[in-house]
Amino acid sequence: MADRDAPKTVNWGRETVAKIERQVARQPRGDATRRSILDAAEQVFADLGYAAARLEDVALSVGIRRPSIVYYFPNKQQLYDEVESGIFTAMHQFVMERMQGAVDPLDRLLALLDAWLDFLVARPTAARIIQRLIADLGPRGDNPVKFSETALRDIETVVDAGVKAGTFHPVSAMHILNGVAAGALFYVCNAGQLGTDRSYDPADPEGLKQFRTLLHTLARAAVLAG
Amino acid sequence: MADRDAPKTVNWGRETVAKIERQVARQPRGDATRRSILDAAEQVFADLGYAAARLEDVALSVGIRRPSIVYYFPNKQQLYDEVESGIFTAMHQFVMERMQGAVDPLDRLLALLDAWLDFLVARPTAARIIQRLIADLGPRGDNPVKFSETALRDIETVVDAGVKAGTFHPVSAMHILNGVAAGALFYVCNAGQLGTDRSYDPADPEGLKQFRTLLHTLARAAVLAG
DNA sequence: TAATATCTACCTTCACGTAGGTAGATTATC
DNA sequence: GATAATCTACCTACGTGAAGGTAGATATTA
Repeated sequence: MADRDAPKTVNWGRETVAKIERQVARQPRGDATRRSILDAAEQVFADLGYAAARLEDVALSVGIRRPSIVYYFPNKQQLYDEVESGIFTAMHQFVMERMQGAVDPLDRLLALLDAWLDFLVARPTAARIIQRLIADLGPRGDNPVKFSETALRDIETVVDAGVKAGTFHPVSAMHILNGVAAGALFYVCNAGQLGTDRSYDPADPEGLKQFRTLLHTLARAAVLAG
Repeated sequence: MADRDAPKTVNWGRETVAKIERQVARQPRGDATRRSILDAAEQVFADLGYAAARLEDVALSVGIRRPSIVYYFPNKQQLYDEVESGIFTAMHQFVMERMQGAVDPLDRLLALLDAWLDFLVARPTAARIIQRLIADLGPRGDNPVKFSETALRDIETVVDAGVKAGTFHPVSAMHILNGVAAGALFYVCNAGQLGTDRSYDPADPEGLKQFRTLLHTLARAAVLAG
């Protein structure tokens, strides 16, 4: 037992060091593969969820063998964590860019909602991963960053400012998140859920425009009325 | 090979017949166990999702051994299917009861939303299972009934009637589902998602009342305005 | 020729499904 | 109303396959 654990620990140590070094100075070819793995993984995790997702599928989709994934990501959990945090940061950054320039609280809120909607429509895999995330009880693995927390912070800065300025009726950011922002997620996730006759393409300009208008109406009603 | 398959088939045949008979006239003790298994399974499936859920956990929670579950449910999938369809029918029935008496389209819509909210608050495991369901692409297993389809039908009867009567602005039931009804689900699922400081109890009367008011406001805005 | 990148082959674990057994309750038979 | 036959509601033990992880060999590129 002990003589089998010992070399393992040493190997792990070496491997970890090697990987950390690689993260600092990586070669272009490997970098592209790494990105491909992340993209493929996002698709698979979105389709099946963490537990049902198989690394085999990810590898197949990239066009490599499964153990090659381990070369870039020590294990399934860390691959998932990186997919997830990649989504968070991309979404947050996208929101920040979209809110640039808007100063009026309502304009800022609508810009925020538009940004979410557009982001999720353009990246439906992200929508489904977030959807699953919200069904979970706590954070997955050792990744302490939760989506709703990040999202709530973004919305809070906007809503609280509006309330403080007197433009908005006193309303909690949490309620806006649950009542209004949730709609953007559902709009994307539900697209294929209805029977084939009722299915719709969330990216279809006409439908998207309609739903955006509704979201705006809801947002206005939420912050301007009681 | 053949001499081993033959008795197996016969045994399966007998067992299947016995199970069908049992469904007609089941013993009280077994009935209680069956219910316990369904309840425990709903909890586990809600917490972990289908793939990560282990029958071992379900059995442990009931206080029996895993193979005893197979005595009542032929396999994991069918156990899940029964949990899921149980939720659908209970929710649908609850909605129908709550809408009894209401005749005005808006009253009926608000009663529907209230019913959803109350049902999900009282049964958060159902909320999380539905939440996961919506993240999936198609239906799970061979169960062709999808939640969103059932839910949409309920909402369609109400919304379409209101539109036809001229009480409602022309609006698609799907948009009401995505924009407004989604809020009830999020309200329940998001309760434990925010940091410990921001977590809330969805069943807390004060918070629930506030959120219900918001939902009503949103519903009104959606169907009365554009 | 050294590092980077990818492979083949193997090990281990884990969870489902299946076979077969048994104590106690229930029903049939004398 | 005793006893034999059967059924119910569990159990233990095992087989099996799938998936993740690991070791070490091999190809590629600078």
